[in-house]
Amino acid sequence: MAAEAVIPVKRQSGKNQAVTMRDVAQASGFSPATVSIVLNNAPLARYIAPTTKKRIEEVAKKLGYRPNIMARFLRSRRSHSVGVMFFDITDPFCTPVLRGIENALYQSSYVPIFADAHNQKNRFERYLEMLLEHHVEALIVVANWLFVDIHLLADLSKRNITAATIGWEMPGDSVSSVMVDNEAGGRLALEHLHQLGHRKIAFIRGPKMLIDSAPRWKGIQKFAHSSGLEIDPALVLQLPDSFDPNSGFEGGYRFTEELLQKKKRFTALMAFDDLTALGAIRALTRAGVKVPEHCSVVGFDDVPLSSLAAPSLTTVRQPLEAMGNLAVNIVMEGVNAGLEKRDWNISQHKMNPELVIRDSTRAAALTGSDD
Amino acid sequence: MAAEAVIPVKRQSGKNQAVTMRDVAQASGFSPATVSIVLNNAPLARYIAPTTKKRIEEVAKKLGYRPNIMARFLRSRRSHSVGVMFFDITDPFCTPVLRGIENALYQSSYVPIFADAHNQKNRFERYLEMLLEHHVEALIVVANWLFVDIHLLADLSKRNITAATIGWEMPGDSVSSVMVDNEAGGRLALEHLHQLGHRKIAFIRGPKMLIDSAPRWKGIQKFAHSSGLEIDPALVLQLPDSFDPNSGFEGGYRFTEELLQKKKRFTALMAFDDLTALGAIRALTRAGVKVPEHCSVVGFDDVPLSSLAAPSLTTVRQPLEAMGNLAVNIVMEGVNAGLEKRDWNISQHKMNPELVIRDSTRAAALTGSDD
DNA sequence: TTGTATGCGTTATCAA
DNA sequence: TTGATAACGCATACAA
Repeated sequence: MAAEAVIPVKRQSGKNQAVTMRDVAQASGFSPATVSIVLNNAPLARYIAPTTKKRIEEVAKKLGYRPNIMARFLRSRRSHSVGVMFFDITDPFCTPVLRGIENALYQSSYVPIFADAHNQKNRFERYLEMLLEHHVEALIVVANWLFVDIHLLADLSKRNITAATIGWEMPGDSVSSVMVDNEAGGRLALEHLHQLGHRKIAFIRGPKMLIDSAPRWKGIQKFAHSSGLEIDPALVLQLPDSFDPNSGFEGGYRFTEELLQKKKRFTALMAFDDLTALGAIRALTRAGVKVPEHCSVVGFDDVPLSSLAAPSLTTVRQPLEAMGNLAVNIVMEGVNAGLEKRDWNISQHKMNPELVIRDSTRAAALTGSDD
Repeated sequence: MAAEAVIPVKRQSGKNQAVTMRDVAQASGFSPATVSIVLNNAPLARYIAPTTKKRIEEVAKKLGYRPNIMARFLRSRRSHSVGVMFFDITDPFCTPVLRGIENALYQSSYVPIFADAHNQKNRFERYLEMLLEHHVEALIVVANWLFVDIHLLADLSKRNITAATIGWEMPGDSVSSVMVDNEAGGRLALEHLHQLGHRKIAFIRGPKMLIDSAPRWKGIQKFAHSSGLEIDPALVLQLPDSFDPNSGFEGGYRFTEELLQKKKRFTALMAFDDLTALGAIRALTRAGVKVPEHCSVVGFDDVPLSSLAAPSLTTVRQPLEAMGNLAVNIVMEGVNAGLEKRDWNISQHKMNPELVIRDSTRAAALTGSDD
């Protein structure tokens, strides 16, 4: 595998001669100080003659001057970069979040430094080190479970680095966070099944390790209680803890097989997340139970592949891109506050989920009518 | 949608007091120069007394000294960062590549600066600008089509920045590249169908815009020719050019509908890539044609969702992670060569694809036996 | 074997 | 309205 044909081609070499501010100063006939003031549009730029400004800007453009962020940092302490740490980019959950973060950062001319912890604590810490060395102005952590000690925090706030987490919140209230309202989401999903007339519903709960699991289940229980729906404990399973974000598929598959073996009838299945749901659908299909004809299935997250699945998946959407966006806004607020020596507020956000109805659910009245 | 509950919490403030090399010097009783030499293990470190070394290292660790990459850059011209530019991270193709790049970079203690062009030329150029401002030591571009002018190159090599592309190669031979051997891949897929006994095969070719399309088709034609397989032009369609990486699904769906309307029988369908294949499968299923019972379908790429699809997809795997890895090795070689003022070779690599047989294909002899 | 001095490209303070 | 100069943190040539 991956043997390869190499076609060596030609040689390279060259000189690295970036044009500096001094070059612009010399070429324009002004001093570096003036050039700096003009090009940064500093407060003092108010007092610079318009003709001077114009001249300097022209020369800068003609020479192709680019500010040297590194040198600038030495004085201004601004790196124009933000650390973006994923616990595992392999999780399909992450891509839209990354897109949201990247896009928001781009608007502010900030650059994301990408880090992926591969779910390993030591890798997380090493990356944290590297990000600090690169003097990121802020840190965004995308995770859905916890291995991070509180003390890492101390390090961050000591260095005045604003942080925000997505998909997970620090115990206590020491770091800003953005999460979906899991309880509302759980409720939404069950409500949908209930409205479709389903009464015998199986559940595959999330692993204890994940912070999402408990509130989602709480939303389910609350709705069940308020609507008089009975949850049969024999139809409730809980996924084991695992570090592999794609293990949900496998888990959904196995647990659904298990549910089927119990010979307890259910007309709908609510999975912890989309991958679990997909695994469940495969198990059902293999067992000759058609989705949604014989059994409805609902997921959670609305990861990109959910709309592509067969059947396409009814699910509870997390506004992933918007969450990435919001996290950036939060840390940028912190950055700006720091710059202006203001205090600012840490905040914990719960975004509203949204039910997306697709092909994997249908009315209970129709269930079984096809066979 | 996305209305939200905000829970403001408490306030923050703090002082940013990083410990510098001078601090270490003072605390250890040596000069900054000695400290620098020891901590960087510079050539002169050979002459430093072991006790001195030990003392300095201890103090550095105790104080939590972290080198300031920015300041270091000013002298050494090394930023320890690499620009990683994606044309569209939304393409499922990209995630494993990113993982491969990140992992290789991590081994070398380099940090990836992430950029996503959203398929827009101006965004690409703006990001290029930003990456240059951040003085990345190298650039990796992940793309499968071209909107980049050759002159951007000039800018890079003028600044002595090594570059490599993944999934696409510059016209001419001015930049290193890593691609899959598309021709071999096309051949592999068709060979598989042929071995299964399929003779009436439909094809959905890739858009002209994509560099992969032509060689894949060439591989198909060559195999067909050498094996005596006849390709019915009425069963060959070509996807239109599009900037949306996920449009393949839609295209696969529509074109398969079209193929079905022709009432020309085919027992297998070969799609340009996995997304196209998934779209095709949906169309077939909707039309009552079961996959693989009535029709086999094969894709290309082996993106992460292909194994999760229903049925799981037989496809030609690109070693995406390995490709990311290799690209890093290539640019690192360039970086090191630059450092040592050696010349180095630009190289163009073709990785071997691999057939992954899953549930969407089966022997033609069995085709149709289920209904 | 270790220390001093200098400069990398910017920005900010002060002076002119 | 603009210019000279110092300082940011580090690495190196040279001196000791």
